[in-house]
Amino acid sequence: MVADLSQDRPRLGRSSTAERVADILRDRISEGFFQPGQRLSEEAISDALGVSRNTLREAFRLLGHERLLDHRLNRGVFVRLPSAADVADLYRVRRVLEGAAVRRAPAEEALAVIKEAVLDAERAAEQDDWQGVGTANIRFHQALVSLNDSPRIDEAMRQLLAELRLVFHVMENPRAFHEPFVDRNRTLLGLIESGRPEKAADYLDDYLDHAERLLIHAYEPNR
Amino acid sequence: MVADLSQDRPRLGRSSTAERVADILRDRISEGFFQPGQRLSEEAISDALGVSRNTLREAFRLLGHERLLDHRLNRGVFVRLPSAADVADLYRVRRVLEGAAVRRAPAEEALAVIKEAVLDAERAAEQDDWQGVGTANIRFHQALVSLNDSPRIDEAMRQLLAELRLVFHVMENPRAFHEPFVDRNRTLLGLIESGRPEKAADYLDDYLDHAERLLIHAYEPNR
DNA sequence: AACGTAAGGATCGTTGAACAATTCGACAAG
DNA sequence: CTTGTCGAATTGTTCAACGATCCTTACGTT
Repeated sequence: MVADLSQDRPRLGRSSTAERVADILRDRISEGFFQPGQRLSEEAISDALGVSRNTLREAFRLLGHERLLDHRLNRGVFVRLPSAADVADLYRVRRVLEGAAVRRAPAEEALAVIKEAVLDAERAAEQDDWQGVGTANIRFHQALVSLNDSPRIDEAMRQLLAELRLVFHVMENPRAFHEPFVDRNRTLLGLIESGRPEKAADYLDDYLDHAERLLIHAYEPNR
Repeated sequence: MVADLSQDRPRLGRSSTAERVADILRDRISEGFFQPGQRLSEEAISDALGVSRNTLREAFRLLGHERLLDHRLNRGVFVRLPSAADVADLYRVRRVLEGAAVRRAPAEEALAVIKEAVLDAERAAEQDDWQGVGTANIRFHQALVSLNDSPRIDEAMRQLLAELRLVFHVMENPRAFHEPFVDRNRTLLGLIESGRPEKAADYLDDYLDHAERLLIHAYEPNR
């Protein structure tokens, strides 16, 4: 009867001020409060959050490793501003991770999460809630990748999508970008469900090619 | 003529005590000087290296994110000791990354690096240098994955292999593990060169299945 | 006008010390 | 043998300080 408790072990290790600070900053960055390219002052933020500079620096390191922050020696940390080459690389990784996902026989349970994400996107689109479409779309691809059934790949995808969100924040027209993909997600889901992995993989490649071209085109970081 | 200089840019950001400390520790861990499961005392190491505890902690954070160290709250950092589930996951990721690699039309230049790694492994095997075979084998797979042509995937593979090395350090007989793969690498290279990606992919899957089974079997971490 | 130099201020990098919080082992009590 | 209690050891976090580095501005040179 004590055996099942071991599953709760990870929850024990939680907290630590530095990690909580990192969580806060990660949220702020992903919601666009801190914009790409902006510098984050150690003094200002440590004062505002009421933590010491040392603790804040530990948080910075964490986010730097997630590629959300850019740490330049003696100049401070900046919210990362991905280059066009970064966008291209992100899509190369997506092709690998998502491509491998659709080729696998999907577990029933994982499929349900994907369906839910498709529905959410369609509902949000009907109400012109393009922010909502964006997050549902992200959930869709996260769930897609989870077909690989690998915690490490899930984690990598999480980071990748967080980085992509940085790109979206520099774009002006999210609707034009997200709109075409509501239907595509539905189609891709159908191909997966019907058990035609190669067809799904081909469709996905085209999907990602299209998205990447659209994104690179709409994206001209001011460097 | 100034254009090519942009490639040297990363070298500018170099240094920072914390990163150099992380480099040292990473080397020590990968060579087995610090063994998996071992606790790393903040005081002892900061004294030995002549840096402050704060700086050392920043280094710890870096390596923790690379999954080489395990940071347990209020108990210190430990050299990571991967579980059997970790090994399984690592091989799931390998199947995805290496599988995608062999399906791509290989660039001539990248192929050369792979060939070199195969030759090095064969040379080392002839001299019964099984440590050498191990590192050549790692170089082989790193080069294989580089066919994906993605810096992020290269980086992920680097981390993955560093983590795998932790597993090797808990094994007793590296020769039995590495020996069969010298020939397999040669065969896989042949399949890639002859332009039969699907055949190569199948062979690779079998390759990785075999390696994983062998590893899990020889691996019983004392937990 | 373009460039090199110098001075000053701001911010980061790193240190050392300090104290609270937590863990762990030992020992006593039940 | 289990359960409390205590104390040593170690980590978590803060704070203040100083040198190093970078950025800006100003000034002088060519």
